[in-house]
Amino acid sequence: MNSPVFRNWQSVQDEVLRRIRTRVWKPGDLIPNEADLAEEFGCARSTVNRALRAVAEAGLLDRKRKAGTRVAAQPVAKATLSIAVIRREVEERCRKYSYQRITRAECVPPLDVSAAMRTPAATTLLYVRALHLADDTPYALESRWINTDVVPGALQEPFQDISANEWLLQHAPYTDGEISFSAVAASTGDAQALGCAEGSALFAIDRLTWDADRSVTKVRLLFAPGHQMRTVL
Amino acid sequence: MNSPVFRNWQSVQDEVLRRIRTRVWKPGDLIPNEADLAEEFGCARSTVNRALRAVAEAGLLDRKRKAGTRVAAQPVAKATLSIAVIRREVEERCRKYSYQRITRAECVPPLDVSAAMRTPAATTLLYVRALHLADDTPYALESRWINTDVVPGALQEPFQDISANEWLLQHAPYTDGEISFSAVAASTGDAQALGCAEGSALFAIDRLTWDADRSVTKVRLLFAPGHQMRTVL
DNA sequence: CAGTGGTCTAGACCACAGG
DNA sequence: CTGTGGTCTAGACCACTGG
Repeated sequence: MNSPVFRNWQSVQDEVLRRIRTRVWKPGDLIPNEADLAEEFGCARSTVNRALRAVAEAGLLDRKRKAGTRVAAQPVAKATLSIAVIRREVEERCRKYSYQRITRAECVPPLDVSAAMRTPAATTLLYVRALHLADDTPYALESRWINTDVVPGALQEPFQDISANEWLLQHAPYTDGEISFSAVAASTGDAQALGCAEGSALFAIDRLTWDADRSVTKVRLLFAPGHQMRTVL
Repeated sequence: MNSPVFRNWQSVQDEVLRRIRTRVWKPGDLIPNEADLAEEFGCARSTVNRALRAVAEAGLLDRKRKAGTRVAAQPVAKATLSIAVIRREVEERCRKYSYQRITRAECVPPLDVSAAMRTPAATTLLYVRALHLADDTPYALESRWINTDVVPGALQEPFQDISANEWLLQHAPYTDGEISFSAVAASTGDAQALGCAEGSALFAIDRLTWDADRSVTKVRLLFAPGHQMRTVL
């Protein structure tokens, strides 16, 4: 064959991907170790390491010390969804963003909420319900519980003009979070707020964030019918 | 303060994350450059680089040559969803996996499908519809179009015992792919296959994969009501 | 035990983009 | 033009783990 020059980790990565795709290295195969590849490619081992690490992170290689590097038999596709502030999400689609607060109340949450947030059952939390609009049509309905022990500043904030979505990003740091995606049928109230039929299939994002071991906020975002989240593989 | 030792990139990363969380470095702030941080932390610049690169990939830092590194004002959360073969997904939840083919046909697809796959309108594709079960209850309904020009081997495969989901991973390499998540109402046929009420809110994954500029397959997975995809932030 | 990947270092050059 | 991050190198040591 020819002897192309691999001078940077991206070109090494491309070559590795090519060999996987074209089955030069078949699923399950053990591939040469880093030192041998470095010699073959005419570059330093750390360059090969960088390339292989990137491919492994993409799920196409399985690496183990001593055992070596294998082509993943059943690659696990990693779809990375970018979850921006809703305002930005709307504006990036070149639509006009607006916001309407629906409800703000300090009250004791349902048991499932206090359980998920690990707050004592009788603890009062701040509840905010609001609508995000794109070009003046409903885009997403936000229903949020805020732990005011952790974010006391939220008690002074009416959330009339700025969404809790944005306010919390600026004022409430968190260390961990869980997020889940699902499909739910619109309740009567959801349907009314979003201007859709009751029972419509809605895309839902549930997020629960923690600051160390204390819950910060729990939110459900319900998107108007037809909403999609897209990404490339 | 004290002068802790930062000997590896993970500990540097932890320190960086701590400074962001505790607002030592506030959103929008310019942080010191790599060389200065390396000196402060008592490690090599490449170690700092590795740490900052990781934090930037997580969306908490914005880096630009010459402009320096800034704390992201509105961090874009990156949720990475792992999409495994359905068999594995079921088995990892410790449930028994089984599979039933519903339909297999060679036919001309609807216009939206041929348009999305960029095949000539009259081209015949292979259609496979099948049900994935967990503990003998419907788990996901797979409806798939396969471009047999690109994957001729699929014509010899009945997909009676092995799902197209798995077969294609072994036999059809791809270079690119798009994936989208949405919520849809169950059609009559969907509801019958999944054993749920018509109009139920179903979580849907649509995937379209390409080998260079030729489409390989287009698939819609409809999950039984209540399905969630979860991940950590 | 020994081979593999994981990482660190010091130094170097370069590409990019702000001023 | 110049400061910044991006990357490469050669060499080294180490942690893990398979045999």
